[in-house]
Amino acid sequence: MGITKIESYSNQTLELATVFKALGHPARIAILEYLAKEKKCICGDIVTELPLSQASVSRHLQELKNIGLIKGSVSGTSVCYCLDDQHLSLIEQFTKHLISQTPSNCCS
Amino acid sequence: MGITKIESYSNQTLELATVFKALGHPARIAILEYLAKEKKCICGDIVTELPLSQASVSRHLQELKNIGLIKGSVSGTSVCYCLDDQHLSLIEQFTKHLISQTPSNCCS
DNA sequence: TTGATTAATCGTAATATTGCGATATATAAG
DNA sequence: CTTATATATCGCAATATTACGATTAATCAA
Repeated sequence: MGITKIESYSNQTLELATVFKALGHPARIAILEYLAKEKKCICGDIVTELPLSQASVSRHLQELKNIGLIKGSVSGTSVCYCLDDQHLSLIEQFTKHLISQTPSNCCS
Repeated sequence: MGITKIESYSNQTLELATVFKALGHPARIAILEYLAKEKKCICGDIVTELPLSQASVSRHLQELKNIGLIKGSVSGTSVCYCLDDQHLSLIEQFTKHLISQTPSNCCS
């Protein structure tokens, strides 16, 4: 890459971009969809569910966790993951805002 | 990268990931925020607004346009861009769904 | 036609992401 | 202690993204 001038953007812009970026991979979307489907917290079943190695799944899980899209708690030898909506309302509000500001008869 | 097994994911998952990915960069978020702020369609002012070269801005604009987050129309020597909410409701629904499925007392 | 303006594209270099096997860590069972 | 199970991390290789200067293409004005 060149140099991303992070300091030039507002914190809100950076936070949004970070969360969106974390959502920008099909494996991570699939993980979130799976966690949404299984009401109870599921752990290593995700590895079985996805077409990826255990190592790769673990990396995706860590990424989602670091950003605050999922939570994980250890119980015995396994780890229980579930959704964490910490940043989701931010995204919902952002998209809502964009939709409300979209002109209907412009650049058509 | 290794090999992303695109064919293993559903079309919906892939579409979501693609749109999120396009939103996963502060420059592109800033572009969308700017277009939301300026009701009228603005063109190369975006270059002035962002801490990036004209070439880089153009690339970001193309990316947003390809995915359907903005529209652009040529008028004279300049190009007029504006928001296109084609995929935004998909994102809003997805995040809404995740929020509704997030357990409140899990992995805490 | 010539020159100015605007935006897209090319080519290249720097950096980030992704995936996997191998390994490390941690808990539980025997 | 030893073994089995579950998960995280390391190290590497392959690939993707990003940025920029330079160039191209297109339109407008004179």
